[in-house]
Amino acid sequence: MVKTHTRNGQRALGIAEELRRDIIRGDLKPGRILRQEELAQRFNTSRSPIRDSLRLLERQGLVTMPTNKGAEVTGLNAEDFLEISDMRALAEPLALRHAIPNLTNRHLDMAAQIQSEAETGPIEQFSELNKRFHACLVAPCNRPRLLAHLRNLNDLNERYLHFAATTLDYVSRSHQEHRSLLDACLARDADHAVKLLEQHITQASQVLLARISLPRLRDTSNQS
Amino acid sequence: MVKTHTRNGQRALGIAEELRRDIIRGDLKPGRILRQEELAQRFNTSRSPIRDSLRLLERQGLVTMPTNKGAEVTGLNAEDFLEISDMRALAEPLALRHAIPNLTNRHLDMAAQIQSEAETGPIEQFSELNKRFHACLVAPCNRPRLLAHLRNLNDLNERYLHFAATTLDYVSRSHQEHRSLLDACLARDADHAVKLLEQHITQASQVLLARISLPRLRDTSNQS
DNA sequence: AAATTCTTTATTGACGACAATCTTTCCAAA
DNA sequence: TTTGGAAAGATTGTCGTCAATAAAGAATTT
Repeated sequence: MVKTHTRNGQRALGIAEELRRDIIRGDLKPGRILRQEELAQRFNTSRSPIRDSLRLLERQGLVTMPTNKGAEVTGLNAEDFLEISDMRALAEPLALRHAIPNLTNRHLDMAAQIQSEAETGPIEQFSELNKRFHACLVAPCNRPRLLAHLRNLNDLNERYLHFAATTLDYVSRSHQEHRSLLDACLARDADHAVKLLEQHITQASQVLLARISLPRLRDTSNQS
Repeated sequence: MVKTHTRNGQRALGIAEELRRDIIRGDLKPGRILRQEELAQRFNTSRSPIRDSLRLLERQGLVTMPTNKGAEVTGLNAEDFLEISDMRALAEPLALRHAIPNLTNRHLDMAAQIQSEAETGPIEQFSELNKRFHACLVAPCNRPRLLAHLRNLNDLNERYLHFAATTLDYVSRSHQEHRSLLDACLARDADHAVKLLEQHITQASQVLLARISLPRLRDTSNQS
């Protein structure tokens, strides 16, 4: 829609960012086929940067790119959500454990502010603010590969949250758990914080799993 | 060197595979700058498939691609190895736990055969056979994202092993632990197998860490 | 002589065009 | 009517070229 950066050099990054948001928000539904030419038109560019940005999305698992067949937006299903949750439940506590010694007040203030926004703001923003809250706490863990892995997982998780949790009372429960987690971090109680975080993730997956199982999650229309 | 597939269609995959091997084996040393034109010449192709294959390698963390500055082979260092080992120590037991119920005798026979090859074959093949052994055990876990994640980690781990463990008595210890792990899998003792695997990974990281710390791991020559 | 600026060179990012591949449509035969 | 195959259309993969950017070297000034 809006050209994010007119500046040359690495246009693909901006394009991928916008497409990612569209997929996470559900504007681009699962099963939707993305034509390179169509996207090139939308972003006022040629197919080269489009190809690059699609590769980035493929790397995140948001689209698949079969040879000669166009990019398809990945489907949503319960097994996938469970898999992502299991991986988060392992990786995020590990990151938090290494982050806590480096957590400054600035980090915690920012996390608290994000959490306040999430509690008072409109529910449409919940999934994104939830992601930023989690990202903020693990940011200073000093493990670049682990952080990149978590960014991936939390992007995918945000997509499921946006789909499944926008009207759910799960939200208030999440707020409480975030507050408890913040308290433990403020006290620099690593063991407790890690434990809370792990429970927070696994319980969320159990609660949301049922909601994700039933509805039709595939879009067969492919309307442009 | 040798054109892997002359057949058209997705040349980038074959190219990336060969470059990956070169990096893991150490033929392309850390810090080496890969010029697109140079690679295009080597593989008798244009720069387009080269760009695609470099993106694949970037996705695996084997090269970095700063804008307008060429692709650089990622460096080796102790912190990175520790990070990878920590992630493996979490993810691989999880995969094994889900794989064990689906482990057929065919899987276990193959794992045993790979292990035999590793014990009798030349030490140059140790790191690769080690990777294949681990991959074989977790293969039927039915978690595509987790498996892709582990493929990444085990490729990176293979690179460090190839660098650090080819002359080490660590190898014989690894063989013993692999045998114990195989026994536990044969008995379908999930708890025990998972525990053995986790110890196997964490202990390996501790043993190898010292060896990786000291030597100069960067190549400043950049000779073509 | 050292440092700074300017010029030259080399390399990547992007573009438009062509060939290979896949999908769809249409027609004929059973 | 259904099935099979061939032709037409659409889409991607790849290529050669041009502009933008970074690196290297030369010239100038202090």
